Amino acid sequence: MLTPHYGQPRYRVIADELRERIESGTIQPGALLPTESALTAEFRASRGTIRQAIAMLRDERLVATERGRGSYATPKRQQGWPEGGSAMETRQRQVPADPELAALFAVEVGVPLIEQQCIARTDGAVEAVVRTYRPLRAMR
Amino acid sequence: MLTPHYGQPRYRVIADELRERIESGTIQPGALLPTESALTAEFRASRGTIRQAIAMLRDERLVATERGRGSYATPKRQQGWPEGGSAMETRQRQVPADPELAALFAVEVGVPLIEQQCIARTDGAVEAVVRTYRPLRAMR
DNA sequence: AGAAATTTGTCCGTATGTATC
DNA sequence: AGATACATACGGACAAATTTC
Repeated sequence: MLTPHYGQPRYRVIADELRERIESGTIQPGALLPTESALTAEFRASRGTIRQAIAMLRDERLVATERGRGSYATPKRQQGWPEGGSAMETRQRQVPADPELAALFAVEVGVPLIEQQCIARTDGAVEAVVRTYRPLRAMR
Repeated sequence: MLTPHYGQPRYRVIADELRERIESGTIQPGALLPTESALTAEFRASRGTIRQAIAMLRDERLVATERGRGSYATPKRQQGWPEGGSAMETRQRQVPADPELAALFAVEVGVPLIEQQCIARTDGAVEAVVRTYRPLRAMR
């Protein structure tokens, strides 16, 4: 038929193909992918399906998309832990308890707490920021 | 016109409305959301637009969707950790980026971020509060 | 157990808005 | 200003999973 998805949905098959091209270097890091209409022609799929495939790659951070410009392969992406230096930064400081933290720790608002902040980066871009709050109070 | 997206796109407006219902308890945790066709009727939007709105909430882990069943408000944070000595509570919300987070994520101050908060307790006492911040991820 | 109805998933085609080149 | 390219939105059709009868 025209649109049966045996086994895998088409957008997934297309995403797999594009992912392969990126990871194999056929589409080089930083290079623009073919336009949506070009992919529409190549895979003979509707634009919606193509967009769905690209959305998958975007979620995987494998490509980035800019309106009016196109989607380009994200420059160099490492799986797992980078072998080089640490991609995390940590720092510690004291901050006054906001009302919610104050309630949780059963202290007054404004009482200083220890805040440890970790910054997770990938290729320089901040993926997430983690802040851990603990009371200063007597050890243990 | 019928479908111009001045200002905010419709799917975003709809997502905001549904998010509000969930966070306000109008839609209780674990309860099923209205079906896509019901939402289609209520918001007088196409099913694709409704699905796009729900996809946003799914990305925010605010709802989970099962084929043939529906989408339900996420009841609890099933942290992949079995019951041990200490109890954890988790919750999620959106908060505006403070200047520091804004700088780290390279967004404007006030732009909404996803904040996941874990509370680590031991014997009822709060040991630590961990807040993880991530960007909402534009597009989609 | 089986059939029908319900509900989400996938896909197509088209039209129009908006940002970039 | 025009052309190109992505974003949003509509509508319809069928597939697949679940629920209901």
